[in-house]
Amino acid sequence: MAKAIIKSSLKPGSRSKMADSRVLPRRNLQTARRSVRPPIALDALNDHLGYFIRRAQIWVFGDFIRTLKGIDVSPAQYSVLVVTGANNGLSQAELAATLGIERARLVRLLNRLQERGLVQRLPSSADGRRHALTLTAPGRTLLARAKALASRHEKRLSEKLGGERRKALLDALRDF
Amino acid sequence: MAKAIIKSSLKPGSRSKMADSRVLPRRNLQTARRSVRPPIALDALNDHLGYFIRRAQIWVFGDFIRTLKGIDVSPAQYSVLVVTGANNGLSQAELAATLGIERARLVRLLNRLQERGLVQRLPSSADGRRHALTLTAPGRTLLARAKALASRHEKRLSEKLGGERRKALLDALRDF
DNA sequence: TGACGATCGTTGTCAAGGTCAACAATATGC
DNA sequence: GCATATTGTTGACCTTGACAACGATCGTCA
Repeated sequence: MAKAIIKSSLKPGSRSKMADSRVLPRRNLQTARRSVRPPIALDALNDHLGYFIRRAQIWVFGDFIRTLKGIDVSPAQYSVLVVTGANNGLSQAELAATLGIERARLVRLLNRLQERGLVQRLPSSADGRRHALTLTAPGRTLLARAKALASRHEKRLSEKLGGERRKALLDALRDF
Repeated sequence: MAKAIIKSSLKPGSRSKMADSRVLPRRNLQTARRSVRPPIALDALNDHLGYFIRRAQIWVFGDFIRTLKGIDVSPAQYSVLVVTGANNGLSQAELAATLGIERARLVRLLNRLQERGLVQRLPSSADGRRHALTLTAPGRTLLARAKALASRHEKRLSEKLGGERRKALLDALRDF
C-alpha cells in the first residue's frame, strides 16, 4: 500500500480525488490498462550526454560482469590485472593514478588479489616506501583467460552497436 | 610504509632485492626521478569500450555535480525532477522503469525530494496502490534553475569535445 | 462472490565504491 | 640534519545497487 506520506503538506481525503483528476487526465481516459501504456517523455534528458553515458555504462558493465563471473573477476580487478601485467614493477600510487582510482581503494583491491595468489607486492630496492607490483604465474594464467573472455564480451558489443559505431565511440571517449 | 604484506607466500629479506632487480630494470636505470616518469601502458584496456565509458562517466558526472551543487541537486535527483515534471501523475514503478533504477531506490530519492517540498505523492484515484507524482510550485521553480545550470554544463561538454563529436556520441549511446 | 496471483510502495539488509582524514615509514631538498 | 613530501595503510562515512520480504490493493477467474 502507499501508506507512508512522510511529513508533508499533502492533505489526503476530500482534496485527493480532485487533485488527481486534474493531474492525471490521460490515465483517467485510458482505463489504466497495462497494454496501452502511454509513452513517457524523457524531456530534457534527451539532450544530456551524461544520462546516456550512465545507461551505456550499466549495460556494458553488466555484460562484462556476466561474462567474467565464471572466473570471479570484476571490471576493477580486470583493469588492475591488465595494467600490472603490462607494466612490471609498478608502484601502487602509479597504478592508482593511471586507473583513476583512490590509493585507498587500490589497497583493498590488491589485498583481495594477493589473497588469491594472483599478484605480489615485492619491496622496491630503489625506494623503501614503494611496492613493486607483479603478477604471479597463476596471475598471468588467469589474466590470459580473462582477456579471452573480455574480448568475447567486446565482440558482443561490436555486434550490438556495429563495428564502425563502436570504433567511433572508442575514439570519441578517449579524450576524457 | 609498506608494512602490511598480508598472509602471502612472499618472503622478504635476502630474496627481495634479487627479485626486485629482475623485475624492475627500467626504474633501476632511470634513477627513479619523478620528472622522467616512463609512460604506463594500458595494454588491453585500449580496446575496451567499458573502460573509456567509465572514465567519461566520471568526468561528466563530476562536472555535472560541480555545476549543480549550488542548488543541491544530484544527477539522480535531476533525472527524477525532469521526468516527473514532463509526465504529470506518473507512478513510482513507471518512473523507476523509465530511469532504469530500482523501485526501492526511487522511494528514498522521493523521500528526500518530498521532504524538501519539491515533489508530491498524490493518491491515485484509479488505483489505490499507486501514487500520482507531481512537482510542487517550488519544485517547478527549482527544476527550471536546474535545467539552466545543466545546459551550461552541457555547453561546457560541447566545447571540450566539439559539437559534432558530442552529437555523434549522443546518437551512438542512445541504443543502450 | 470469493479466492488466488500479480503489482505497488515500502522497509531492511548486504556488498561494492567513492571520499576523506589520519598515521608511520621513508625519501627528498635545502 | 631538518622540514616537507610521498607511499602504503587503516578507519570512518556516505552513496548506489541488489535482493528479499511485507501489507495493501488490483485483476482475474472459477
